[in-house]
Amino acid sequence: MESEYKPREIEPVVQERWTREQSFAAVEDDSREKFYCLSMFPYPSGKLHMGHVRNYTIGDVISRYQRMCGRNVLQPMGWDAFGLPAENAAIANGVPPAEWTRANIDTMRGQLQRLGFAYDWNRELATCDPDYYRWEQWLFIRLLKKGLVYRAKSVVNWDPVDQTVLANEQVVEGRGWRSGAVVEQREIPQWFLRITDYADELLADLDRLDGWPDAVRTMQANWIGRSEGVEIDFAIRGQEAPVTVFTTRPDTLMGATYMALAADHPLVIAREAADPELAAFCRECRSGGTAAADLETRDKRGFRLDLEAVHPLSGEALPVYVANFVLMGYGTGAIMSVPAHDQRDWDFARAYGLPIKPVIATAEGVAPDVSEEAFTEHGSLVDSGEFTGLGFDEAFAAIADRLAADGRGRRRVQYRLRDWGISRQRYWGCPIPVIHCEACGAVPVPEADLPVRLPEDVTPEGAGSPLPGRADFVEVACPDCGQPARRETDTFDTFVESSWYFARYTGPDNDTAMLDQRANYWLPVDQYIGGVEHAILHLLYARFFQKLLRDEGLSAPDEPFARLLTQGMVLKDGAKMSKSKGNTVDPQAMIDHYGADTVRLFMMFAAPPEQSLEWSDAGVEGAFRFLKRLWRLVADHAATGPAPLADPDALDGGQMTMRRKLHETIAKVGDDIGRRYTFNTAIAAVMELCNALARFDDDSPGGRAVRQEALDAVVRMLTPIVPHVAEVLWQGLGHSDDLLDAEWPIHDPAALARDEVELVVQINGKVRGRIRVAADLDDDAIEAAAREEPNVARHLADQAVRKRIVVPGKLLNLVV
RNA sequence: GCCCAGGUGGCGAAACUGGUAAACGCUGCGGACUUAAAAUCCGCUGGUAGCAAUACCUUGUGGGUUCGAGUCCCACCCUGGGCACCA
Repeated sequence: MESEYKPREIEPVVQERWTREQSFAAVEDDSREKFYCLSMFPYPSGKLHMGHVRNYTIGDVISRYQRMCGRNVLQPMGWDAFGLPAENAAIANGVPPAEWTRANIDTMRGQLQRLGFAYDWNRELATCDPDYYRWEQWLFIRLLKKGLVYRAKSVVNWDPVDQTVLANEQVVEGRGWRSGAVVEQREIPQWFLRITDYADELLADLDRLDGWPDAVRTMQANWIGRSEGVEIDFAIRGQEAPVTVFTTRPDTLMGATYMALAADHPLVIAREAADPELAAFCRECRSGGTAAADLETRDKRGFRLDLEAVHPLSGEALPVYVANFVLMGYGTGAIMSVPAHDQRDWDFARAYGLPIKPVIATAEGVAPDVSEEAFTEHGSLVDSGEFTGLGFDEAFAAIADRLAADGRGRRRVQYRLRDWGISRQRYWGCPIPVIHCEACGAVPVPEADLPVRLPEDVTPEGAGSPLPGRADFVEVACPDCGQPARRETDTFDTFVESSWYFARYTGPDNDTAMLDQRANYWLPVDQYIGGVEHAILHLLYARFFQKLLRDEGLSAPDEPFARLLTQGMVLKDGAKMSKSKGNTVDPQAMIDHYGADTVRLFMMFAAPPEQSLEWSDAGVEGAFRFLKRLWRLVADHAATGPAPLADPDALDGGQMTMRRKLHETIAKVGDDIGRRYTFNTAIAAVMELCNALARFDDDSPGGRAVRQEALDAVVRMLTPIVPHVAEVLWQGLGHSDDLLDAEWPIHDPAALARDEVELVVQINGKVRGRIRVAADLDDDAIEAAAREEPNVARHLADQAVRKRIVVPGKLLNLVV
């Protein structure tokens, strides 16, 4: 083999072989155990960034490792191709989103191929393809007919100057990003999916997702936010209908001192017209964006209504406020306020001079001091009439029962999770397959007419979606009555496409069905890899869709992703790499300079996959150096001709030590890659082994046999990470079989045996010496050996040992 | 504001189940090779004191549990991610 490592020469040759031999085309085979490894598909934004390289390298390492373990691996790739950036690019450059997107896909596909990822390109898909999105439209219609889809009004960010709906991202400090106008909240009719019908199952199944990080499961559980509480009706003086509130703390009901309504509560809207001051306050509540982070960090403000609510138990009159922190979208849009036992209510009561009445006692059984803050813990009731003295659970039950008996309340399970609004007033998305007819209402497009194709010869210019202006798209006949009707011009949230693509990869070429038998073979995904930023929304929606597919009889599993790895961000100078910060490193330049293997190696070595990764040019250089050293190690060994086979029973001491190091490394690397996914420590272990091999200058037949065994293992252990150079080294070591299917090395337990171990000796927990002793020595003998160590003896002096702790094979601690 | 992570040398990190803190790599310094440079190879590299043996200090801050804490508990500080129309 060549004496010098030349990645630019070897990588194209190796890749050419993979392409020629279709090395990564996955074929269903019931006789083999399958492994479906999926990385989150990219949005085709232009070119690959380092975050992509990291994500896809992790997925590729796992895929190639699983293949060497004998699994039938599927690793597909595609494009999350609809979305806002394509429209922005169109506005900026005058290029149709379809054209821009497809050009980006071509660029990025080439980059992925240059990185040598083991994808089955035959299964590539793009969500902007009618062949893909027609099945999304098809499923939507099924769900519509099943009652899982409904239409309702909800709020959007409205730019009053540009006369268009804005994404949260397009609202900057409450103003439209282009016009600078103060954004208003506006209600418009939209389509919703009943994800809340699945809330309980989505929550319960989290317990079974033991291949998912706990942090993600916790975040999802909190997002779903199941809470048990009571709905309470408060009569309003002079009004026919009561106002209903929801509370998880009915035990504090006797401490309620006022009521607060959302600005969009029907009772408020009804009074707005006659009260200009109220109207002004409500307008203020509705100004600015709809994002929760904005709404919840505003100053808490209120407006007193000339209404009185009647306390359902005491009959007391309570003042009623409109408050900017009560949101119509959560619960009932009205709350009872108990300032003594809720901090937000306390803050508001303080600001508006409202009474604060404690009704829950502290652990000492006395009324809490609420002069500085609310007392929010559970406790027994005080000053609560017939309920005084009850604990939280009894009080909850007694008050709920009492309200129910009076017809003024009922127990209810409430979710923080809201139904999923899937309508977007945008052009570059999947058309919602509905036709609006004056006579027949919203009529689903007949299956035979699918797909509803998005016109692609369109260049948005800024103010709103061009679709409503396209007569050839909008003007259609009603499928039911045949009269002139209007096609729906909203498109789906792009999260809809990314909620089922994992399933479509199993049969992307099927033009007669959404999914087929192949889905049964491959699903669920065995390993999913993607950024933490998707921990809640995308992953929750995908879980929801898998349950929808299951209930449609299209795919059996309850959950889409058996195992999940959430990859950390790629940083430069401590900040996320981004164009706006100007701290990006172009992967392409790195690949051109060092080759794909070096970039892959650095990515996997610099940090464990779940942590953020600090980019370092010097670190890349170091990775390149390691590959050069490895190359030389193999080349020097190969130059001495074929090596004999190692005979473990005929090795001398040095050879046995070298071989033990090898098998310790094999054991560690297998565990690190296969179980822990700590690729960084796996690489560190291989580096250590290579350092030991470089120092191992034994050219006897036994020594050469051990070195051959070690290098064979090193190359195989590095194959998932640096597959190109590994393939050439494998040949250099005299192998002619396909490394892609070479067996993952297994350690020989016999090689690990030691007859001597080093123990740390501590006195009172401080390290005072080290001793080498026979591995099977008993505790008394260990202590005796330790006492002979001069430094240990000095610290021990003549003090009596009170306690002796022995950790086998590791440590002896003497307590004096 | 709410939910979830993270914080260890000059830097990226390691320490997996409470048991040797800093493996591996980078940087820096010293040396070898070279006419020279690059490349490569060898050595040193947490702090303080000491010729050394060694001692003391050190895992964001302050407390606690333990023979023993980076790891467990309590309180706090800082950084990052998400918050439903960015993907």
